[in-house]
Amino acid sequence: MSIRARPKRADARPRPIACRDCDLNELCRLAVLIAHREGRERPAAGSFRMIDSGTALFRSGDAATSLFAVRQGTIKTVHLSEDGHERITGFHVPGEVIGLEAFAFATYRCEAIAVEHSVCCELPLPRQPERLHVQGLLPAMLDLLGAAVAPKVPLTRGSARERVTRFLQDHGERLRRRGLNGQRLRMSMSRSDIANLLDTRVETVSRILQQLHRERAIHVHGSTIELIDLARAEPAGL
Amino acid sequence: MSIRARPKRADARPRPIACRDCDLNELCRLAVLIAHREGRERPAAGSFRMIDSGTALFRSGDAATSLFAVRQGTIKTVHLSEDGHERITGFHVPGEVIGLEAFAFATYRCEAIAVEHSVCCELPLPRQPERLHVQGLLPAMLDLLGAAVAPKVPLTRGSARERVTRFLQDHGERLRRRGLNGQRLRMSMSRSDIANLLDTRVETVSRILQQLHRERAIHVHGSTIELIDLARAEPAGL
DNA sequence: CGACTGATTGATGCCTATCAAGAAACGTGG
DNA sequence: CCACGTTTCTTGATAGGCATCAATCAGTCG
Repeated sequence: MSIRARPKRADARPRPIACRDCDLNELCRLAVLIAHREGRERPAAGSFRMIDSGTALFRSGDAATSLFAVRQGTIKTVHLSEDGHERITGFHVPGEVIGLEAFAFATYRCEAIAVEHSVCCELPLPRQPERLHVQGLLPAMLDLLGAAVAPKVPLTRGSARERVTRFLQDHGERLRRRGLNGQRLRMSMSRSDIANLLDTRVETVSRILQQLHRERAIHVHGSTIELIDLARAEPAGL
Repeated sequence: MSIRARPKRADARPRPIACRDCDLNELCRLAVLIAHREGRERPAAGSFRMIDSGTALFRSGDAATSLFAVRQGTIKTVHLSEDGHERITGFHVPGEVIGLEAFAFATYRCEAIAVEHSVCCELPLPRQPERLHVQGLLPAMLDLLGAAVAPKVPLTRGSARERVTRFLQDHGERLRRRGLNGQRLRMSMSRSDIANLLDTRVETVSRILQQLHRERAIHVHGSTIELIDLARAEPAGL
């Protein structure tokens, strides 16, 4: 059987999102204005970083001086445990912010690695937190941080099937929130990366995707997954 | 066999910790000073809340206007999913702060329920975030939030045995950090609460605790668990 | 003391990890 | 453009871990 008439990988190209849909938008906008007004040496924001697939935006232990917003592509954050194991803690799509731990620590606490060719916006943080207030960035900053600490159910709960469906739903939802296509997902990360995130195995992820495909809940097309009707996959998960 | 010569539950009494060991200390201290200086109507901090076992400090949907620091006892945070399931996201010991989502949302996003008779300190947040700066609370606030967003491996990864051992280690570690006894743990929460947190079943938690007990890695004494040598339980977990 | 709740222990079956192999996609070089 | 090696994904067979059902035991409270 060949349900996988896989199209060429190159057909799918990540697109940048509009600044209006970015979590950093408010902060970024203000920071640019201020930098301009004060005639600063380096722009406080707006500097882009291109990251090739597989390379790091920052690594655990790097000096944490900036926040980053994904503008294009996909960034995975990886936690390195003491025993050397790499645990993926999330995939970040355009509009999402990473590196928030910079507020409390001098160094980043995880690796940020591009899953495909990506572009990020860098927002350098002032060394003195007081400057945040001077610059009027405070409310936006607290929104960003407060939203990040809101308790949410980890993707590593429930059966493997529940994890996969929740992951697909969550991923689509987050893309949709940024004005991107949340139905037809370009899965730029590998199956083993997904398995790592969900704390399961490649084989299991593959099997469940095919299973959902057969049930017409999704449509797997190689690295592209179309969400048809995930709701019908739910009942079995209960 | 009876390895459980369970002592009376009442023997173990939760003790309050010193303010010096509390995560809210810096904020709280400043807030009290300021309230006093300005001769405020209600104290901006220092008000205690007694919570009986099983009752809520706040509920999902309540107006989120304050942070809370656990001063005595144990508070569990529970996330209510759409399908009505209750997922415990953490147990909070004296010195830890809950309700941080108040920074970004008008209402709390989880339930905070006392697992035993507990006491919390309430720190009302100013309605205007700008006041945080005026009051000099900003650096402490950013520390608190930044530390909370640092990526960490969830307790729901790995085998059931790994989860239980990591939970015990983590719990002991957090108590120790507050100057409390991190070796002899009073487990005030039920086994089923632990199972819920670790996304497993009561029977499994019980079996693994007994297993670790037989291996002399811990010493289970009813609701009291003594950590002997968890390191010897690790190798099997790899 | 007796009902009730929480914890422990046992027996059984399902889910998923593991091992193994085949199929498809990708990159490279001819 | 095709051959070839490498990587990624898929599919199958098997074993083991954990959920489930069920029963016993201990502790609590009326």
